[in-house]
Amino acid sequence: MKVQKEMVREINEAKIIEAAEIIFAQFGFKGATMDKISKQAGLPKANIHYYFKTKSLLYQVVLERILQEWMIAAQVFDNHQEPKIAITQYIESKMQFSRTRPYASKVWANEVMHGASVVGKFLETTFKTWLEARIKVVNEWIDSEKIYPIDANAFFYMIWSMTQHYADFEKQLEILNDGHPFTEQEFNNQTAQVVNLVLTSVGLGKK
Amino acid sequence: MKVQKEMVREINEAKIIEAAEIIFAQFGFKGATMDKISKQAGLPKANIHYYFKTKSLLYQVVLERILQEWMIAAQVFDNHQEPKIAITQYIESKMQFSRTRPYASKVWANEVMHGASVVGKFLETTFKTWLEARIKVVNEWIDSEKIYPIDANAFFYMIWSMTQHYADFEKQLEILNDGHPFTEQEFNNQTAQVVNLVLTSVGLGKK
DNA sequence: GTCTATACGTTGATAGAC
DNA sequence: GTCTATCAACGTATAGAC
Repeated sequence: MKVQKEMVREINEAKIIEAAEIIFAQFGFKGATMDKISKQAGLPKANIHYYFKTKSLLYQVVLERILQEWMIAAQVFDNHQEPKIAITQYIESKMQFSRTRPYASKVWANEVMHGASVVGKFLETTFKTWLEARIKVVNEWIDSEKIYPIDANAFFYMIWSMTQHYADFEKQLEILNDGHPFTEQEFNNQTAQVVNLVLTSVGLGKK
Repeated sequence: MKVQKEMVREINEAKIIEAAEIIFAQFGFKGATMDKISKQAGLPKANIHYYFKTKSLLYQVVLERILQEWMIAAQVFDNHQEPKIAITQYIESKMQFSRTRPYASKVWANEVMHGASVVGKFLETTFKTWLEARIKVVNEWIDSEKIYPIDANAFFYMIWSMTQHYADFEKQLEILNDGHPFTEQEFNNQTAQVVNLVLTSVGLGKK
């Protein structure tokens, strides 16, 4: 019996976290209400409070899940030594994240825009450490003249901004795309454009 | 006497709009309270309601001001026929906007991320028209082989995302920049990096 | 035009029956 | 573990004195 109860808990917590991510993404932290989240999750409001004591705590848990996924996507950068492959796969992985997890990206953007008071610590520690190591790699590519000399920090900022733009500004892109969201093909084309722009800019373009 | 009253109105409205922009940027629409705005403006809360009947109306006015400024910044693109100069100046102008008006950029990002329910109409009309005309210009550059063939839409999306990133993700960049905001010099360097990345990617790089 | 006091709605959180 | 009823806090908006 105990096992079954634990399973109920796991299932419900997962349901709630997923629902919360959607609502936080659409309305921001303040704009999201426990009532909206409960309806999105298909559970009574009181149950949300039963599983997550407070709204702030639920928000933190949602962010933690996003951080984990980000770190996993980040690992792709280390899969290959060859700059062209590493950069291509990293961009494609980030674009895929924007495509499949737009809500996660928006929650993140919201959190950072409003001061990063919850994820600030993570940025200062784990994230900064990750970035510094990758910057070393990029600088080695520059030293061995595999790519053009660039500011490695700016290089990453630009990849992040371009790829996340497709999630965070989804609605704007949809409107400019004659009112309909990108098809799979259109999105793949946009991905190719980002890859091409970045590769060309560091001297790894096609011809 | 009537003139003086009108001046009082103008001055106070300006004060309130400016304050509201800051608060909306920092807390989002829901998170912003009339109380916070009034304190930021240095006026009693009731006066905010006297000048702007509702919070929604104030929000709309704040967004309208931002739209106006955007269109002005957009004009820079038409100042020169030569692609290298036009692109460079457009990027620099957008970066300057991010630098001097980060709150405006954040309010915009927030609005679009949460569904663009207020600025949607503007995007569908004025903005889309502006973009289509500029895309024609870029495609002419491609046809006359002045720049590499690229997807003109994606080209603009990338410029917007990279430049706005410096406003919207200010806090993240600050943390990664050893905890302090970009100095004037550092920001100018980032601007140069963006310009260089874009120019190089379309075949207008230095050498 | 300014400001205090307040009405009214919404929302986060809990109590307590099942 | 589920759910209804309810409370307390907060926030928008207004009334009405100055």
